[in-house]
Order: sequence, then structure tokens, then C-alpha cells
Amino acid sequence: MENRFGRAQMNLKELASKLGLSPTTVSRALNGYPEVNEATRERVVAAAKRHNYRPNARAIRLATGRALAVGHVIPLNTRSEIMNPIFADFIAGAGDVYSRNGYDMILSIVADEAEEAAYRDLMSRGTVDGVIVHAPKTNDPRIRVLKDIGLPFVVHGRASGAELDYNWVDVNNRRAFQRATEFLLDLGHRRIALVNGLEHMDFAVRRRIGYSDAMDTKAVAVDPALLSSSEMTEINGHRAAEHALSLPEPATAFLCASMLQGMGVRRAIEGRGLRMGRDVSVIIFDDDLSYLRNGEDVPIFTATRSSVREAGRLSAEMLLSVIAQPDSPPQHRLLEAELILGQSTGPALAP
Amino acid sequence: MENRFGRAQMNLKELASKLGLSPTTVSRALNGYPEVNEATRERVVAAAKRHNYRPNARAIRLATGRALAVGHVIPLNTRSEIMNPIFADFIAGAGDVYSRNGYDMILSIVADEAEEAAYRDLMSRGTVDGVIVHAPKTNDPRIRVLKDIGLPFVVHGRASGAELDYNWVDVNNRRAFQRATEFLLDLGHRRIALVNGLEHMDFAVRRRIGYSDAMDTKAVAVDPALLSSSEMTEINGHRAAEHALSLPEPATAFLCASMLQGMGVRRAIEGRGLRMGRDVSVIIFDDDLSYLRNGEDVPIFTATRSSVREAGRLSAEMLLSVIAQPDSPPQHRLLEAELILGQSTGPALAP
DNA sequence: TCATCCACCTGAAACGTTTACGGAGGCTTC
DNA sequence: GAAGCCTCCGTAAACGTTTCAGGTGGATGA
Repeated sequence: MENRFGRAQMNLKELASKLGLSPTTVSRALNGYPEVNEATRERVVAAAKRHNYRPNARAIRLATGRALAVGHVIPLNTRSEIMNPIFADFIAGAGDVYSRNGYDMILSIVADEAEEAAYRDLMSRGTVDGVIVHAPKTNDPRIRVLKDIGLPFVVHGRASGAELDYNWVDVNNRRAFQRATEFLLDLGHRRIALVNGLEHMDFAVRRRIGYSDAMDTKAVAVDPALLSSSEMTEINGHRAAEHALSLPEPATAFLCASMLQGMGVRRAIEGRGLRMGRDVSVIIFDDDLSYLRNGEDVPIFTATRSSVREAGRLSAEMLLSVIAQPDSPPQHRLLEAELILGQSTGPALAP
Repeated sequence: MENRFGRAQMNLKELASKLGLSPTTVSRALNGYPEVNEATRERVVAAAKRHNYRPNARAIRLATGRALAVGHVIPLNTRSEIMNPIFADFIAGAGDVYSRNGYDMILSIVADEAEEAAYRDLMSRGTVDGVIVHAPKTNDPRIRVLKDIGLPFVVHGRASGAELDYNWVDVNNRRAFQRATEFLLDLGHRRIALVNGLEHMDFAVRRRIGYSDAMDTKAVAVDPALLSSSEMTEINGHRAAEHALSLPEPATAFLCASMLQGMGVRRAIEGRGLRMGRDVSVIIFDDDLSYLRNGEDVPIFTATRSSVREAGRLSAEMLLSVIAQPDSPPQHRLLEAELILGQSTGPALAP
């Protein structure tokens, strides 16, 4: 094959003939097999470099029967909830691992009703060796599908209610929100509003449970008027806070599922002439996104923090290990979020 | 090949023998070649469906010499400026086009000093048929590299100073900022602060030019104290506004390169007890991101808007057409941003 | 001295498609 | 009735690797 400039792409056979060796030996030399003389190996490696030889990926894939690629299937229609800010950072973490291991990362944007077909396709056409499942819902059907077709996968998050065991990497959302709630309770807050994500998402459910567990333990009644659940946008955060602050017994503290919601809450607080951290406390869940930093040297928001980029890295590593040993028992990795102190929390004011 | 359940993957040869036909005919029938009887074609298609046959992508790629994939190379180290919120939406738009055309989208996360090597690799190993270049800098060296190695590409944005012609899709950033500035000038504003992105990025330069062009035309002097340039984060927006509002002659209007900066500016305004849209005007550039909406029914910020998702779609289409006809002359697509009126602008107050 | 073994290398098949080339049979055309 | 054409299909080579099954020559051991 030639590129448009007529320079022929060097291939195995040609390189071998230049060296006066068989393709077999050259291949083995380059791939580090033992049955080749050290001297000839060096000769081969040098020649490969000199002639700028790169093995053709398409041929390797066909010959080995491996795709050397992993897939990330992104549902499209589900408005924003997945194609969300999280995603870019997760991908960055995972992609780093892939390229370090010679794997390609394939992104499939797919209408969400076609997601199952997409998995089957990726599998049977042999485009990928495994996939990462994003944004699991409670009782997510994709897990069964993937088990059925035998495509290795790792879930970022968990799908409670799934009867099957599977590989996952997740943050301990319940515990994070429990701790954050306890912290606010310790500061004397009782009217704590939860500004949650959409509660058909698994992580949102766990967060609410963590919140109410903490409230229950301290025997503080959960007021449904203080609970909200919506897409994690600035506007929704603002709206939720407007509501919670206008109650007869207004909220004195907020627990937000995302940075963006937290920004909306802050706007509502300041819009009322109050000051965050003094009049009203706020804790957010901070995914440590590269372009949405929680302050610089000193954090603005008190937050439970867990890097989604790191989660991407871990998920990718787990997936590669599953691909290497498909019959190993399911792996789990539960990450603990750290509670970091910012300027957005303070003791509850005497009423 | 068998999957882990022992079900053999159907392949061409087997399907052909089941049908009593040659692989050639079956292949032709499935790929819509004319030299096959309509009746047998139907028979083949039916059998393919019945036996759940999917052609092996690896074999197709090797046989045809095409990768059926396009690459997006994302520089990693450049702190945040690229792995930015824009990215997810752009990818969503592009990926949609790819999957509709049977192409895979490959993401390469690569340390930015290794980017050139990454392109060479993608090319010579045959993993992709073309690439999209993201976030061009002024006089971006990548363009020369890609021309050299003969890999089809489309740039999202432009790299001024490049002496070569190349394919690009870009927003008319200069014009958008010129119009926005004119609009503020028409409202009577004279102290207009520009909260720009990092000015080694091409788009940021163009935006500044648009801004100063408008100022010059109206013979309003550009005060360097009102210009700032930094990563497009909320915090930087806040900082820039704090500064511009604390000048002896404070800014009465802001022009922000991004939504996040705009949010920071708003926070600074409201933090001073002023009201956005009445006391201080703000215009942002709105990339129409799916998770960072500018209000819902009625926009919050007055903005110059251009959907980055749409840009992704157009870039992808252009790239596929370039791949199909590599020797066609370079294509350009300049998108005009629309100026939409929100609640963040109003007439300048009498001093 | 001869069988055995080891280190190193080769030939050829395989992976699952596409596609250049060819060929058989029926139909037109004169 | 033969030449030519068209329709439909098959054979086999290609794509560029990996890898199985050997093979050669020299060293080793009895």
C-alpha cells in the first residue's frame, strides 16, 4: 500500500526480505518472543526503526482475533443526564490507560433505545473486546444483555436490584452523603435541604439514602418539602434553593449532588442578601472536574470529593484485566469520597 | 471463532455453504452489488438475518484497506483548556454522524508533546482514515504535520498564520464579538470589559479583534485595564469582574467568552449588591451546551450563540466527504453566531 | 559414533473478508 | 446458425499479520 505521496508503507514481508529473514522471525523478534537470537533481534529492531516500520493494526486484529479496542456506548436521547460534564473527565482518565496499553477507545453515540443492539453489534462484528457501561439506572437491563452476549464489561456505578454479579467501580455515594449530612447536623443544622440528581439514576438513590440514614440516626425528621430531584444544572439548583429558602421554616443548609447545582444554590442565597457559609451552609459533591474546579488553593465549597477522572482510570484498568482473564470472578472497587472543608459551611445560627 | 457459550459466530464461508452459494455471491448480495439475481439476493439477506450473520469488521478492514474509523486526538497535559466542557457536546454531534455512516469514532488521549507522533501512528498503523483537529492555536504546527503525512483532516476552528489551505469548520468569532460589542455600544456603554479565553488560542484572538474593531469604529478607546484573558472558568470570570468593577472608572458592561465566565461575572456583580441587566450588562458566548443551558424558555444571558454540537456534526460530515474524495479542494464552513436577547443587558446608566 | 537435545529459524496455513478475472448459459442480432 | 452480449455466479488471490508444525546444524551425552 502506498500513501498519496508514493512512499510505500513498509510491511513485514518486505522488511523480512530486506533483512534476509523470514517474516516469522521478524515478527517474533519485534514481539519479544524468546526463540530468537539476541543479535538478530537487535538487527531486526534497528532495521524496523530505520525503515520506519509499524505493524498494520488491521492485520494484527484479524490474525489475533482481538479487537485491541474497548467501547464506551453513550446513549444520546436521554437529555443531558449522560452527555454531562462528568463524561469528559471520565474519558480522559480511561483513555490514558488505554493508550498506555495499546488499546483504542471507541465511542459510540447511540439513541438509547438502540443501545442493546449497539452492544450486540460491537460484539459480533468484533470491533471491541469489552465495554464500559455508563450511568446505570436502578435495575439496569443492560447488565443482563451484556452477560447474555458474553461481552466483558465494567459498570461505572452500580445498578441496585440487579440479581447478577458484575464488575463495577463506584463511589460510596451513600456514605459520602451520610457523612456530609452528619457534618451539617453536628454544626447544629436541622433544616437540611437535599438537592439531588434525578432519582431513577442509581447514584442519586444511594445519596438520598445516605442523607436520610444520617437524619434518622440523629432523629431529625426528613421534611419532604426540603427534598428535590432534577437534572444537575445551575438553574435547577437555583430553583430548588429558591423554594427551600421561601418555606415558612426555611432551609439553613443545602446538600447538593453537583457543583453546578451548588452554584445555583449560592446564587439564590446571595440573591436574598444572605451569605453562604455564614447564614446558610452548603455542601456539594465535587467530581473534581478539570474545568470546574472548586476554588484554587482553598476550596470554596465544603465538599465530598472523588475524582471522576480517577474513576475512569480504575474502570479502564479493571476492564483490561477482565479482558485478559475473562473467567475471573467479578471485581468491585468502592471508592470513598473525602470530605474537604471549604468556606461554605458554618454553625447553624440561633433561630 | 466461538464465544464463551460455544455458539459459533456465523461467517461468510459458512453462510455461503448453507446457501449452496459461493462466498463471493453472498458478499455481493449483502453489499448490494448489481451482478446478483434479485431472487438470490433476497434469499441471502433472509438467511443472513436468520443466522444472525454480521460481517467481521476486522476482516473487512484488512480486505478493503480502509479503517472505517476516524480519530479525535485530545491533548492531555494542556490544563483543562481542551478537555473542556465544549468537548462532550462536540463529540456527541460528530459521533452521531459517524455511526449513521458506519464509521467508528476513536478517541486518543495523548500528552500534547506526543501529539504529532500520535498522528503518525494512527496513519501508519492504519487505525483511522482521518482525524479532527481540536483547539487550534495560532500557527498550529499540527496542520503542517498532517499535510505531510497525508492523513485527511478537518480542523474545528482555524489556525491563523498557517500558510497552507486546509479543511475547517469554525464560528465567525470575530463577527460575533464585534456584533455583541456594537450592541453594548448602542446601549450607551463605553466601559466594556472583555473577559476572554487564553489568547494563544486562535478563537480568543479573533474575539478580541472583533471587540476592538467595534470599539475603534465607534472611536471608543480600548482600555487595557478592561481586558483579561484566562482559562474560561467561573472563578476566573469572577476575578476578572472583581477587578474591572473596582477600577476608578468601573466597567458597566462585560463581554464573556464563555458561560462559566459569565456566571462568575454575575456572581461578582451580585456580590456587590448590583443587579445584572440593570446596573451592569453582560453578554456571553453561548456554546449551547446540553448541560449548561442559558435559561430555559427565556434566556438569562444575552448571548451570541452557536451550537458546538452542530459544529461537531458539520465537521464530521466534512471529514467523511474528504475521506471519500481525498483530492477535492479544501472545504471551509464559517458559521454565524446568532445574537439572542436575554435579561442580562440594558441601557447604560447615566453616570 | 550415534542418538538426543537445544537454539534458532523457516514454510505455510490461518484469520474473514473483498475483488479481479473468468466462465457458463441464455438471449439477441444479423 | 454463429458471433456477440448480458446475466449471474464461482475460483482464487489478495490484505498483512500471527502461529503451528517442522527443520537444520551444532553441541551434548552415552
